Amino acid sequence: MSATDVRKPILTKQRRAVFDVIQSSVDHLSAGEVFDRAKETLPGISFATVYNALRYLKENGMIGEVSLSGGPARFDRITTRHDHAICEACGKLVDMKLEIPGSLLKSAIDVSGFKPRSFELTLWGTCSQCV
Amino acid sequence: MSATDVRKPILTKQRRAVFDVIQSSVDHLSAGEVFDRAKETLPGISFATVYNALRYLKENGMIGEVSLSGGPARFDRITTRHDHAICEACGKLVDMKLEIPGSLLKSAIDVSGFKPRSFELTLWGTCSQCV
DNA sequence: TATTGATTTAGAATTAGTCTAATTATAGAA
DNA sequence: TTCTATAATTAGACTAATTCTAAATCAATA
Ligand SMILES: [Mn+2]
Ligand SMILES: [Mn+2]
Ligand SMILES: [Zn+2]
Ligand SMILES: [Zn+2]
Repeated sequence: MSATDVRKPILTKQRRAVFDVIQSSVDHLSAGEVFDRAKETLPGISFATVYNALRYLKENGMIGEVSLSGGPARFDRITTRHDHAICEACGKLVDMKLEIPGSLLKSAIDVSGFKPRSFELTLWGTCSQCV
Repeated sequence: MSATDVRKPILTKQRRAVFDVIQSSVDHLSAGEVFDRAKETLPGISFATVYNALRYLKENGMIGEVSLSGGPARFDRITTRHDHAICEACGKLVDMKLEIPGSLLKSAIDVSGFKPRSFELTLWGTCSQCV
């Protein structure tokens, strides 16, 4: 995918089902959870297709992915820049939309020498239910 | 581990070897890489022991762990708060010590309602070698 | 030295994710 | 519409990462 690539993603009924599952959940679902829910509308869908669809949708910017230690990747209905808080006791993942100061981002770019694509602040701690 | 737990970690020779491997590398090594290097000083060490040691050292705050999508967990010799930049082309992981404004952290705590333990800014993009 | 609990070990098991090859669906050409 | 080419889907094998199990070993101390 180059920066000039403007092809519209092809949504087969399987990809649509996977996309709908992710869009309709507030949670950040794992591939297995997506598979279980996609089967409700498309009983014949295969595990491989769910993985294929997740990769395709991600490559086309239609879903996000968040990886956390000690568990499978989770997929995100929100594709705009945002942040996460992770409860180390129960695994809860909370979305946050923080205002990251431009000076902080600039500092990260300067220090790393990277061309930035995205950035995120992650907070690890304990959620209110787990105190 | 409670907040009042002050037991000193027990370092067997296997745990010491694993710890030394991580301390002596600037890179963020995977468990497999740690295993290979630990075998150089302790040829009989087992894979299970490396994993056990990594968990133990992490639980005792002697090493850090960073998980990234599409690859094994990587271990970090730096245990003080710091940030990472990840090259999406070659996988390079760069340490950064950024000054996160207190107001940003406060905002994250307020929005999430979490009791914070740690936090990190992650920058995804392209490193200078990969332009 | 004997006891005992912790640690290590080899290898089996599990989990997450990818790959393969055959089948099916779809879009465009004839 | 029918044919053909290409892409997508499928089942299941495969791989990689990590955890588990149970026996053996080690280390502290009674
Ligand atoms: Mn999110
Ligand atoms: Mn680091
Ligand atoms: Zn929690
Ligand atoms: Zn790179």
